[in-house]
Amino acid sequence: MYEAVARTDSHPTAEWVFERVRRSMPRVSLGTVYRNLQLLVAAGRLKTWTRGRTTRYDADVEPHDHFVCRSCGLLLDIGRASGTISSERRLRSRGYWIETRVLDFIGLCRNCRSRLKDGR
Amino acid sequence: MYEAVARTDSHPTAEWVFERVRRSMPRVSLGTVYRNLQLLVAAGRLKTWTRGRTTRYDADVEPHDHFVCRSCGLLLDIGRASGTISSERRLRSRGYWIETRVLDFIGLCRNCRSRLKDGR
DNA sequence: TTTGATGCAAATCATTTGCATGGGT
DNA sequence: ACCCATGCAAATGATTTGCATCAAA
Repeated sequence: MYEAVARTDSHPTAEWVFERVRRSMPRVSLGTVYRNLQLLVAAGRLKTWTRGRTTRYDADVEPHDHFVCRSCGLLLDIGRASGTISSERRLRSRGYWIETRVLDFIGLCRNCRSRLKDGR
Repeated sequence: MYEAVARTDSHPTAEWVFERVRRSMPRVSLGTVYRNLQLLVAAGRLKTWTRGRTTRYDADVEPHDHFVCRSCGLLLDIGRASGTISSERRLRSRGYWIETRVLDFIGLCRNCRSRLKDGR
């Protein structure tokens, strides 16, 4: 189950994992998939990424940011280059305790960009 | 309805707006609240912010980031100071077209931080 | 025999939708 | 008369849960 997520870079949804796992275990139920994904997250082996209604699972548990293509849904991991962002420093100095950040760039990937040459 | 969202800095949920609006219009339905919030978003007068199951509405439609307190749920607007983040430049140079970003800092606000002096 | 993991189906929860209605123009 | 915004209640979609059961220790 963990393998199913780790073996792809597509950041699959629970549904996708379900279909995938079903191939080798035709009797699994969706409930079990959800339960086990949850366990893996709690165990720190997976992370979730959420935008709007969709939750996707990521086997890369190191802190990192993402790029999302709003057309095809591509979700790309981006390493954390510069540790801090200026507004982060400002918040800390104002007494806020920052534990994580979520940074998503949203736009069009190369393919979709050229595919949709016109507006849109 | 727009007023209900604009008059507070709490970034209310649809449910909250419903309760609030109900005071002056006791017969409004939740459906109408959702419908009108949607219209306001489409008209560019409101923006939505989502994390997990909760969607909250924001009357500040200028691009800005957020700080979220994971304990009390405080959602704080943060102005966009430095326009670009280094990873953004890198993405652009690799051919990605970036239209927006979502940046949330997650942690504890001042109150919760001192209130939960111990671990947690 | 005890225990935990599972399938299954019903329950949640937030949000959306279809439809009949009632006011306003 | 005509339309559109509304109330209401049922539908949705993703996720969660309760419960009886099965398999392994």
